[in-house]
Amino acid sequence: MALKSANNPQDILIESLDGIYLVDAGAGTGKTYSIVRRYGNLLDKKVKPEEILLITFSRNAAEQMKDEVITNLSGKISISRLLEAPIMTFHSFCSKVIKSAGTDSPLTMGINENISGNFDILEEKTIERELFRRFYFTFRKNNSKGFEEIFQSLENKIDDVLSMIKKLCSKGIFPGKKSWNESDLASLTGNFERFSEEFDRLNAPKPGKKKDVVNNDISISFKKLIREKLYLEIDESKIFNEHVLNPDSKEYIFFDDSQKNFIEFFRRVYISYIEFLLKKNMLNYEFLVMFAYISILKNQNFRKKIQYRYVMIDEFQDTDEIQFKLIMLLCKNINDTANLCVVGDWKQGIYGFRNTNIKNITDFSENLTAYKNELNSTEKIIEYDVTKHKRIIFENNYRSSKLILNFSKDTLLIKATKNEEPDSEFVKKFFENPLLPMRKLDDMTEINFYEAEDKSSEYNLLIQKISELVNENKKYKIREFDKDGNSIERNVRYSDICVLSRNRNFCLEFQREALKQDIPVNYSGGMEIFLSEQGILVNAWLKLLLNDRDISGWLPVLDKEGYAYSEINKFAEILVKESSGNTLYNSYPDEKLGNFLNHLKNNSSDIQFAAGTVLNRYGFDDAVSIKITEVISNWINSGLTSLSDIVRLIDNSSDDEFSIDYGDISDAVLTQTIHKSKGLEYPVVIIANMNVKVFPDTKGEQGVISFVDNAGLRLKTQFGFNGKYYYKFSNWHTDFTNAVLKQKDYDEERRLLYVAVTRAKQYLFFTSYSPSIFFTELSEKSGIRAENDFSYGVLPVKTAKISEAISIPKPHKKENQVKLVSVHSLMEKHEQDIAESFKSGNDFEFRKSLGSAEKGILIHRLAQKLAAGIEIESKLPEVNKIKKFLQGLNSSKLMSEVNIIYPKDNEVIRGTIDLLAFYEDKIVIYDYKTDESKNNLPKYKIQMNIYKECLQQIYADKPVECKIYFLTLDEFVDV
DNA sequence: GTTGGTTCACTTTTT
DNA sequence: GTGAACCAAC
Repeated sequence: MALKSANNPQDILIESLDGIYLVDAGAGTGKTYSIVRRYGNLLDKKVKPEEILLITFSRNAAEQMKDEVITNLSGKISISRLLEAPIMTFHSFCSKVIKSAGTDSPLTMGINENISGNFDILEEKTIERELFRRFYFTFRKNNSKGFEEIFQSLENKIDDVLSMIKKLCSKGIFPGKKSWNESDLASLTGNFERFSEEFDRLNAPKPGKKKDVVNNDISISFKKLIREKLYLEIDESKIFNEHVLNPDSKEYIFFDDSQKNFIEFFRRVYISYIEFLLKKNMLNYEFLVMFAYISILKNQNFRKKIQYRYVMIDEFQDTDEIQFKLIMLLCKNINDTANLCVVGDWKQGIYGFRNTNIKNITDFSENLTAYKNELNSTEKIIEYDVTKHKRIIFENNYRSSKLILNFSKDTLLIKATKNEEPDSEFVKKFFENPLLPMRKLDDMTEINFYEAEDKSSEYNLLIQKISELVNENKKYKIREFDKDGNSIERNVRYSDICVLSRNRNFCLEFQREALKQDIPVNYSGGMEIFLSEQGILVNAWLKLLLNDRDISGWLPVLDKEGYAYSEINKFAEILVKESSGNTLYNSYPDEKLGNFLNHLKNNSSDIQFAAGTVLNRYGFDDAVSIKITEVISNWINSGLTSLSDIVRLIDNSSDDEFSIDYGDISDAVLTQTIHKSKGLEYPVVIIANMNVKVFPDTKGEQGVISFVDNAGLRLKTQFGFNGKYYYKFSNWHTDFTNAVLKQKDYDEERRLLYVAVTRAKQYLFFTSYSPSIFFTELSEKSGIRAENDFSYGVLPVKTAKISEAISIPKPHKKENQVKLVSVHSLMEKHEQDIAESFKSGNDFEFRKSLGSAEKGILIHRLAQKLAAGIEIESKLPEVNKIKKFLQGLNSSKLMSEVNIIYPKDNEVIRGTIDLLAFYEDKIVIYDYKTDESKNNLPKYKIQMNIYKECLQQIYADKPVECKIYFLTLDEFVDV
């Protein structure tokens, strides 16, 4: 460890106890160590442990911090007092706050509902989504008046509504019972002034162009939007002025009449959801922080009581806006100042998607002032002075070699796309010098780049490189340091190596490939457990338990049993025939499987038993299987007790990930995502999968609701009538406003790269098969050329049969399974051909005709009721036509909305037939269409022929006819 | 050089 | 559904 000196920033921090401090603690600079020593110094100064609040973000970090404090400081004060000291996570602190004084805090929002002391926290995403869905359907029923168009525009994007609620909450925007508060409403509405400034800046002609008036980027992107999307009521002549944009169109673009109603709608969903959860005695993590914040803010007595003399916050780059404000409320005013110490590293802020904000650190000073003003707007709540604070920078790095530290600075300064430039001024301002290496590793360090030919050779390359590292003991050595800085050298072990990737799938696939070649690899991180073989089989059997004629249950089961495709097909056909009403086949396809199903049925009330028995049957007992049973029993404990609940939940959450440690080989390479690796360190780091479209990730924002700074809260879609059809159009106000105000930035991708690189102590390698710009830029900037002919003989680990020790998960992608496709998706394939033929004519007409779906769905629903003999009053002319049509049918039997499942080629087709009429000598398929023209007839014929082909096989004894009824035209067409 | 069309690959995780 | 890369056409 470095010598104690007045110049060492660590020592400065440890001695600086009073006042506000922002500690910029880079990677590997001994942050935890310093915090513990500072804590010790406070105890030396006779500060009581209960007067020091120490907050971290994760449970692990909190536990570790408490352990360190107890281990190092128990000489100064009794262990029992340290055990009770407030050293905890942010959320457990909030939970404590609510339990002690926040139970009536909903009242301040106008909600007549207390939080009971023993509330539950919604920990699992899947369960919260399921609850929210249930809430939403009731909400929709009760609030259809005035919001019909919004519900139509949102369609079934229920998850988007939930994530926006959470986003607003973490930004400190809370709903009121009757209205938004003024400043929240302002940020939800947006800021026209700022829009206007940005618009003018972007609309200036590009310098250096030939012509006087030329297209600028913003007009190009507007034109592209118009070309590609379908907009309602947009007057292009108002916006475009030759090639640039008309500056007078700013108001026209920015102000959207429907926005006000949407913001009001959103307040209602938001507050109703809070009420819904409170009634169930539940809180999610966001509402937990919200209520803690509110109860401290609104209750002066309580606030005085809960404030601390000393507050220390770790991992400050992982806080969001509301957490920053809450922290300010927790500091006691002592002699006009607060004793607040926040420690973090903005360069490692990689949780933007979770609404954390690195500006909490980079704009620390401005935020302190702004939040103080905001909190004090009605009464004086923050009394201490926020203008005086010090910034302490930790620059001594106790982890990596000089080579790696110098290299790491480049990661923040490289381009992420061809035409993008990083903000080097910003980086210079907050990260002037590379960290100083405290470890002598210069004789044992290396950075290298490797390029493979394709995906599978990248896996092989990794495996070979790992083999080389472990076996070439002269070339690679690990140097370890003890507490006094003395070092020893030894050979590389598998467990010294970490393979990092931007995404999870690469890690899991790499693990599988490595295990095949007997190279030991463990994985730690999230996994879509219900898409694993284990998950798919459990889901399948549960489906069969619910309904033993369910084809989607039988497919994976028969596949696993080794049935040939043609045999599976045969059975599927039988089920199809049965689904049309006749039971043709009463037994199971396989006696063994039937017996097993009966075994499950005998215990069918016990879902956990069923899941466990299924996993047992196939001999699964690995981490994935354990997680599956754990998750299912969690669901059951949360009140989702029926089999159909569970089956639906698995279907809905198949792409939800659950955290697992996969593989427990003692000496093994670890593979994980970069996010997961934050806070850890390894002698050897291989950053793999540096491929285009993967890292940097270029995926844009998704979701139907957008909330962009200064643009406000807006809906991306708009339901309306274009003179001919009701249709869900894109909202051009939203698209255009966001095109001006929302800039895609890659800073977080660069920080992610920074995190990855700074994990490495001695050896750092990059691999890729389709090099991304990060890969090439880093290689170029560092002057290290990528090798593309690396090879090394793999030496398998002979001591253990690793591939048998743990079962290897099957590929995630369902490509090996029988595909289920809808008739409509088949039609879409043909649409491309039809689109070709429309190209010369009117493409717009073609697209518009696809959009009449809304009305069509309504009519189909009514038609189903009519066929079932239910009387309906309706003003729609189509309904009367259907009535008349049905009366004149004269058939012996009618079936409406007949679901068909039909195996064809390599796919299983699903679809719904509107109406089947049975006659003595024939069967007729009727399909209603609400089009106003017969333009789509070729497409519909494809659909009809599929139905016909399917039906003809089931009823081979009678001819099947097919008729399309164009309701609007009142015309029948034979197919 | 600019523009437009087509193709390609698809997230990260903690409380 | 989306942004970037690539390519062909002016």
